[in-house]
Amino acid sequence: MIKNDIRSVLKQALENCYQQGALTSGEFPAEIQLEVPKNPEHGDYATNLAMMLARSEGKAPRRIAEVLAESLRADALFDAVEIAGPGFINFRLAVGYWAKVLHHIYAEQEQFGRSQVGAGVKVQVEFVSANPTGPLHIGHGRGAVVGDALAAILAAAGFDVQREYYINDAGNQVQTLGRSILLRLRELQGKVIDFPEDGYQAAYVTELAEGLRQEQGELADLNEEEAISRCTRFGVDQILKWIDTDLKAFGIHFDNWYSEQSLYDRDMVEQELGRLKEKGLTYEEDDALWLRTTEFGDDKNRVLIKSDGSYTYFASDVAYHLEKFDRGFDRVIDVWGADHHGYIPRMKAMLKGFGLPAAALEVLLIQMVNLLRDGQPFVMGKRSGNFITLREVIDEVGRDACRFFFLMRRCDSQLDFDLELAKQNSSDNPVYYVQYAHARICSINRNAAAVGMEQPTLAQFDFSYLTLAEEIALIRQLSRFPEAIEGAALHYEPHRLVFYLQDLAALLHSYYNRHRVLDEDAQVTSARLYLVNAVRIVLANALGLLGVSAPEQM
RNA sequence: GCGCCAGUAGCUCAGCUGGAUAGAGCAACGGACUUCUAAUCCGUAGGCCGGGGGUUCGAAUCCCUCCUGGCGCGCCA
Repeated sequence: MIKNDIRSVLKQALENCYQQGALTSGEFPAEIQLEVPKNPEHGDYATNLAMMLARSEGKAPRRIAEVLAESLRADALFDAVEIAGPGFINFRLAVGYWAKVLHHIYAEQEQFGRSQVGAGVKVQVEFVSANPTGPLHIGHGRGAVVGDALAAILAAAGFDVQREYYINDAGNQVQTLGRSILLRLRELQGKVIDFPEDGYQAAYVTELAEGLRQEQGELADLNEEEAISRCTRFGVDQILKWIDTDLKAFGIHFDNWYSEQSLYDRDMVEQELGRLKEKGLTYEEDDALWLRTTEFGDDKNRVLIKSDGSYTYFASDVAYHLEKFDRGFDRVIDVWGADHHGYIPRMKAMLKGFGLPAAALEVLLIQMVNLLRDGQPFVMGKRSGNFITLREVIDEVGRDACRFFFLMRRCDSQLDFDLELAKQNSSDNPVYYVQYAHARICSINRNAAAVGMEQPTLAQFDFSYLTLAEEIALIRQLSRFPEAIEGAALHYEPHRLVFYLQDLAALLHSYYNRHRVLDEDAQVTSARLYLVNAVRIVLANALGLLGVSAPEQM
């Protein structure tokens, strides 16, 4: 990648300066910072290296920059090396470099943009993990898309990625579901029931009970506890099928579905808690077993086993997470709803107490989604069952728009999701803006083919016909795609790719409006076709990582 | 009361580990379709980056404090 090339050139220049005595401190910054200047007049890349060295060298930044620049100007990588502002060194890449970028894209095709920064690191992304007590709603959708896109981006950056869904199929919530189903079943049988307030009121519970009707005879023979257990199992299985179906409609698949109940079935909770005990991290008090999380940054200690002998939810979660590391993951990423943020300190404390590095667990908090229709908030009540399911939203606005909207914002800021806006086929809708750029290029290709113009090959491509500022700007943006993926991966920020895409699409539309690709001059046409098809490849690659389609025609 | 997240143009939001003149879309206003799809483009206007202090060559970004909004603070899951 170009940034690394520049870095090594800089490092070499610095070494030269030290050897020649032009600079004396002998200091090498841990990482040489390279940035893309906001103002294009400041070149393609810039470094603040001279400013960083100012203190140890005891010289003015601009003088240090001058010394470094002298050594850098000889390098063939650059057309220009300039000193500017308080001591920035600005680089303008040599023209020949841009031709190489295009060749590189053609050589790599759908692989272009991938890197190896994450090579050898095994990472798990756990996301959605919604309780199997009801259909997915809109909030789950955001977490689902963010987790899915992040996993794809991490994989593109070379990480070894696994997508996992944790099924909370043990404990009170699913018991309550089972009880609710049983009650509805009895109601269907004509019995008078007293439905509890903390039961699941929504209509789908009755739907599930309907599904059990054929077995009602059998169920009647069971005692209450066994009947509830049967209802629970049926309900959970059925709801998980719904969830899986909805996720598939959203283009999301998991490598692994991990059952909480299986932790108990395999005595994993007992075993993992035993390991915590051995490390002296637990103590007994008031007939309960506690974990000393306060010693590692939590504000209070946490109960693992209640005084009645049952495990807390935290206990199984501890076991679950410890087992993730047993499974060999170097890094574990959890995608949670922001309302669970209070849970992070105890989880991190537990891992820290266990001797795992703080960075081993990364929790991505997904902020709330405010559903709007024509600018008016859509109020949803959870218990009442008055909510919009994810499926309904996907069916209404479409998978592409839905995914794109969820990815448009940084995930730790709240998101306004306007159903009408997401549906509009207009300039208000950023999804189409990007997709249209792709479709336009495909359209140009069809027109080129219609007049017998062939797609240029590497051998036919003549870079000297690409002389316009807009053309160089496009290639510059293309060259930054690998950096965009790497940044999105290392910072766990899929939205960066959305912004990258919008910038690239904007450059393409602007170019399209100002200049014709299919020109009178065959040579010019050929070179431009080569360029726009490189753009097409990158648009498709980026959209692919986000799980949004790249249509050939709109 | 304590903690987490947020506060940037009228609205919705970017701003990468502190960098050069704070950006984009929408809305507003003015333009561009006999020309590869106008789902597009070009231009104008719009800002004490919530307030106040500090750190330094340099702060929207880091620290302190206050204000506002959202969400959490169970031997619930």
